Amino acid sequence: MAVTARDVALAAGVSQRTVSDVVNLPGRVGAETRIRVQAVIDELGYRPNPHARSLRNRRSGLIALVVPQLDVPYFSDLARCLIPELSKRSLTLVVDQTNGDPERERAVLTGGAVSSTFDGVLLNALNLTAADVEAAAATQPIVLLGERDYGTGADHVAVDGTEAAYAATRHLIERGCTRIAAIGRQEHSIGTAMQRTAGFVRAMEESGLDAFRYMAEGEYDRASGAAVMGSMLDTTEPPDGVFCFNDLMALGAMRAAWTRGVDIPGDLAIVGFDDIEDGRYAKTSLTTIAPDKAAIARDAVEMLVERVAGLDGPGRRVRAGFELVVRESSAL
Amino acid sequence: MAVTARDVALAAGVSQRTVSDVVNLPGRVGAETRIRVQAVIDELGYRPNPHARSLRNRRSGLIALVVPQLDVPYFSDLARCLIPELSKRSLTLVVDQTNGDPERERAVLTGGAVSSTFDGVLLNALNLTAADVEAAAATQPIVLLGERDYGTGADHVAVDGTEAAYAATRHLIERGCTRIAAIGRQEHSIGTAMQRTAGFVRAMEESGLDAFRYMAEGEYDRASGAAVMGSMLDTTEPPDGVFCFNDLMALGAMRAAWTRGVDIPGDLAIVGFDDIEDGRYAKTSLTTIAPDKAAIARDAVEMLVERVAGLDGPGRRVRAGFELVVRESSAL
DNA sequence: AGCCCCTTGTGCTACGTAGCACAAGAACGT
DNA sequence: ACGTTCTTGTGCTACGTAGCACAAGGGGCT
Repeated sequence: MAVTARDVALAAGVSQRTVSDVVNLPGRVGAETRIRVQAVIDELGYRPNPHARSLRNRRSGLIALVVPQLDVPYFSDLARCLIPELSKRSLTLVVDQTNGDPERERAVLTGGAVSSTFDGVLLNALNLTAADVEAAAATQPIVLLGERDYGTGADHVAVDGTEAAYAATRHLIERGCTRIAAIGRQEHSIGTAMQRTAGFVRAMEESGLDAFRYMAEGEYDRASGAAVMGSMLDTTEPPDGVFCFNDLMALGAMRAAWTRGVDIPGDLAIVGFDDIEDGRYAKTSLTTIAPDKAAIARDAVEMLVERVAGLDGPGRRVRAGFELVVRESSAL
Repeated sequence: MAVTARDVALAAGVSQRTVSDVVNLPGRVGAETRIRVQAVIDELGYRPNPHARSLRNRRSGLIALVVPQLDVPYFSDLARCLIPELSKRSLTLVVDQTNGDPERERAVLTGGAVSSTFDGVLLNALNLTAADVEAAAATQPIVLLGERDYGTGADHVAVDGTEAAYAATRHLIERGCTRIAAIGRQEHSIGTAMQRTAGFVRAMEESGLDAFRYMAEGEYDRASGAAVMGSMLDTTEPPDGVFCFNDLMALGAMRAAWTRGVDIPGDLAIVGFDDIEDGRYAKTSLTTIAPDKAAIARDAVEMLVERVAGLDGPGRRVRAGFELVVRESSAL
């Protein structure tokens, strides 16, 4: 079977303890012994058993990023930003996909094969209740991502979705749009959708525009954006601007416009949210809200590492920055 | 600290062994005892420690998917296909991103925090040598993905890149294109790029066309596709068709065409590779080679599970299917 | 000379789990 | 009545590691 520290010790004529020291505290071992033991380690191909190590250390060096879907570019962008932050601290990122299944999201937190396998969890949950999260945060290090409001139990990093949505909508208004649609509301959402809806409504009502005339629900993927936009464009008085609550829906909406010969931004200005790469390479590049993903990653990792180190105390909330990036889809 | 099986045993007035049985072999325990112990488990919130469990079982229930980049849609598509296949077998997928860093790819295999943390590894490596892989496959269960040719040491699932590229090129030729470009060759590649180049060249030469006139290197992302296509279009006799070795480059190429007022498919027909969702929602939907990702996932998991179960023997090679999906970017 | 400290090495144990080997009692057949 | 088998439960140990507590030896200082 696998080579153990004991095998090395036997072969090198030292104690197992010394082998462990050579691996973990080389400074503690005399030069001559260290070199001899190291030679045996290399020769036998000894690798410390990670399971035993984790059991002993109560630490695995693994951090999990739990997201509903991996094929949402926003999440893979986030993962890319997180990796260097974690590497700096000798931690490894692994990604776990829940498909938005609340069952599975809960399983990640309460136990299953996953929970304490990891030193900490970065969680972007869609369908958990505040109580679920609260309970989990008491048990293990967790940092929440995304604009959901979970109460105060756990650390939390997110952009201010209301402010961001307000900025996006203001941009369409200042550009001269008057019949402005919003796609992405979700009836029972208490999170992302709710905040973005609120920001949109505030901007619209401030300017005396009807916020609800062109407001539609949406599923946050391309197909949904295309379908919703399509049916809006097929009405007698279609909108002349649309704020899609994420870039994927915006790309779907663009596709719907193109297939109907609607000019962007001439007939219809579009603003998205997330700043994914696709948006920059669309036929008409996409105006969007760009959350500061690097800052989100940095702050989330910092807070999580503190929790892993044993920090106790109430949940903290960090607001990440964002920026309105104006591109062709809303140019004048 | 955390509740252990011993705590439960004490509280329930049974042995630790019986607690273990209630959790793992409920049938072995009498109904009355089982219910009583289960009640104590629920009350105390006992969760088996995964590290101890892994150490004891020599199994963690975790399978790693190792990819160069997560924000390449092909990989996230693949991950999505893998998850249900693994769930069926009570395995959990975690994704590890290497950034194509050979150092890190090797670390995943030879040890580090990662290696035997996982029961098995699905590896899509860019920069490992055949020797690296050969050595790793001898040590732990591995299935390789992607069209690289690593020798015969490990199991391997991939589409026949040469055949697929041949089909894509034939399609452009039959459509009537005569000045056909290929983007994505890589000088020193022994994998994906080489196979796709070979298929392209075969199709071109069969038809007496110059395969190398419009052949260019490329980085497999949108930026590279846009840059390369752009400079081709700026020549006096630009190509009238292009086969991009993946969809991302094809989307970049489209963007380059649009910004120059080149009509797709009128002036330029485009074919990509991977069938990512972006391609279906582009202004001009993208013709592409669609690898049978579900089959790849199914076969890869099946082979890996056999290896985890202890199957020994030489590496096997499975060819996955593919399909040419004709969309607007090459329509007549 | 006597003392202390620093360096280098070791035996032993705990981390929390799963399962071998076994025992006591019940159920069953002859 | 007796042996056999089945059910239900238990004590003990190993998985492979890290670190506490300690010991032996050598050097420097007063």
